[in-house]
Amino acid sequence: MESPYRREDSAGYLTNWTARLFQRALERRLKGGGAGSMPVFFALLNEGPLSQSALARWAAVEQPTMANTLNRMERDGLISRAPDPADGRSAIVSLTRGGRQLALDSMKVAREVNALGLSALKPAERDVYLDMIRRIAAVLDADGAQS
Amino acid sequence: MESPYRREDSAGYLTNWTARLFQRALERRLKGGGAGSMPVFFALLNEGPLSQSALARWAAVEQPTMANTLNRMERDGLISRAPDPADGRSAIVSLTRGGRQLALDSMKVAREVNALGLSALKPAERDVYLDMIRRIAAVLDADGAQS
DNA sequence: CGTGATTGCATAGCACACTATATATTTGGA
DNA sequence: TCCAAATATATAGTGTGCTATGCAATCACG
Repeated sequence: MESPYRREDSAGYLTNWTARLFQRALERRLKGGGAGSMPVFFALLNEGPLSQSALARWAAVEQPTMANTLNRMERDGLISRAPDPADGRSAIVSLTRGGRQLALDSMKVAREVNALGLSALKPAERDVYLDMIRRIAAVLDADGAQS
Repeated sequence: MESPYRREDSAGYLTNWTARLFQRALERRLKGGGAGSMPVFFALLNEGPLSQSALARWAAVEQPTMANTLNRMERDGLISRAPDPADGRSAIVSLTRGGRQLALDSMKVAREVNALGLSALKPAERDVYLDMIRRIAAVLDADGAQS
């Protein structure tokens, strides 16, 4: 019935706002690198050296976004790129020694920030939240995929 | 214990990813303006003309972010700025005729996208999701405020 | 009444995300 | 074998968000 639309009732607005609050809370606590480096840290710690396209898929960002992020991380001495001997188009991305240390520190910080956010929920609710948001993401992702 | 940290278990990552999916779904459907214009549309439709600082508070973004958004919207003919006769520092922002029409259209689109995202949840779950994410936002907002 | 603090806005510079496009290498099939 | 399609990366341009900083107008109070 055409109620005045309130942003506090909009799932999209609330999700965006909360994502920005998560990012700000993270960046206040990070010593170096920004929030965009985190998926790269996770991927390289878990999987070892990867190509740029694999990292983009892992982080669910577009390829130019990942190229840009890796440029910043290379500039800051966190990662290095080596040509792939098996494929002349591809480069293999590795953490430097300093990058690896920062990655380990950043994982701790990320866990703290996630715990802080989820402290708003009762323990039993936390998995419910994660499950719900995963399902929402799946629906929106499918909407974008069938283009 | 040190389980390999998985991004799919990170509340911050999932919230950020879902926010990006909401934004992309919105922008695929919008005729003009971007997602950043939406809170301005909401505020001006609901409250009438407002100052830039009031709009920034309404949208929960910083003042330079709102200045930038309003510059784009002014460039695109969606809003106009008039000097506030009661305060020489302030400008009053209004929707143009075309901006008002686009705002009304955009609200419809926003409702559709919110409904699409929430279609992943059972009807009874939807308010639970909104309630949870509001509580998470409140905790993270308080963390940033006591700086 | 005047001056220091506050408030409103602008600008500069950066991070992170997107689309569109170009280039180079590899792969697959006629 | 050779050429078209697919793949990996780079570049250009834009939107949305942040912090830091500066300036002008207003306010508050001694």
